[in-house]
Amino acid sequence: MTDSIALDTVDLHILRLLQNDARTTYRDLAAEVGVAPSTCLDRVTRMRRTGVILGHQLRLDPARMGRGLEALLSVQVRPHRRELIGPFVERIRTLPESRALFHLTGPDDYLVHVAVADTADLQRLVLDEFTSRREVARVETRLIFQQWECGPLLPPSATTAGPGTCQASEPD
Amino acid sequence: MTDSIALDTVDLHILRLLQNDARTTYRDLAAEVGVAPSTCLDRVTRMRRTGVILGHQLRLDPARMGRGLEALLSVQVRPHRRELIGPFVERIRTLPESRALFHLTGPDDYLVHVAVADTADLQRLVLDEFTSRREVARVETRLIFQQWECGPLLPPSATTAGPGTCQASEPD
DNA sequence: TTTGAAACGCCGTCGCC
DNA sequence: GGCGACGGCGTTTCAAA
Repeated sequence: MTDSIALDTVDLHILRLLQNDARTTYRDLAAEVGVAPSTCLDRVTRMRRTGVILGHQLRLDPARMGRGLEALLSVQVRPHRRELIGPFVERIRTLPESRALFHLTGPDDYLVHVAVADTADLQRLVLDEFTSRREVARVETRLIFQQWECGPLLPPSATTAGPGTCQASEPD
Repeated sequence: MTDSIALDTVDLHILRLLQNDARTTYRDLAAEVGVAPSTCLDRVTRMRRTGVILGHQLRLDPARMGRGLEALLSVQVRPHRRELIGPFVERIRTLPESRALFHLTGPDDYLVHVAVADTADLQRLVLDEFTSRREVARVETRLIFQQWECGPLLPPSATTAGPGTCQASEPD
């Protein structure tokens, strides 16, 4: 189900360009990659159908929206049983403050990335939505000073051998 | 510089729709929101210029690209001085395995979200790129069982009072 | 499977309200 | 500031190779 898909040089080149700017036109993609625009459309459509491309997302600035403070909350849920964590996950997911939620190995079961207005807002969130819940045994709050998005996501160089070569041929 | 921008009902409605699918056409946005397409274009252009909208990003499935294992690495850097953390951050940012990097409060200075092929690949990454660095005092590795993207990012309800109302009027 | 070209539909400026 | 229309362009289809 989650098998890795064979991606050739053209696919990877397109992915790298689209990760720089997802609004790049097929016409510009084609000029850059060296194929016809219709071919680019074909490749992108295929990668959407095979699940490599999940979707196009808008990147917003939380600070410009009145959420100038971000934090990571490590949450220990006890007892860690399905009938408790189901509602917990669903509740946390739908909070307007939540940006991402991870279920992790280790002593802290969940990590929640939240964006709030200020420290008072953060305190309210932690008290009202986390520590007040019976199944939440412990919450550890860490503020985010700074964060970086990292380079384009590409397959490992030597992996995914198969019908297509899976490494980039031309650096930027 | 990072003042929150006044966003009215139309802006927020557009943002919610674009966060579902960033490729929604202005024509479809207009039909949904109840204004003219040119008005939608106007609003989006303004939000791009004011920095609310940072850009359009492609969402990919790491598993389909041969990176079926994700992990969070908590890294303690000692001594925590600018001349050491600058190159460290730059190196980690440009690793093909890195997806995101956070500078945090608390005993662990950095959190790195990585995507790798398997546990052997993860071990290689930790040994070669983290514990082998002189300034890295400690690395704690936690695997990601599951992760969730959360709802659309919107301003806090009561905050950002001003010329425009900043709360959503119509639920989906 | 890629391509070139043609038809369609969207974008984005503009003048007007 | 929002609206409607028009010109230009990007997208998408399709038949051929």
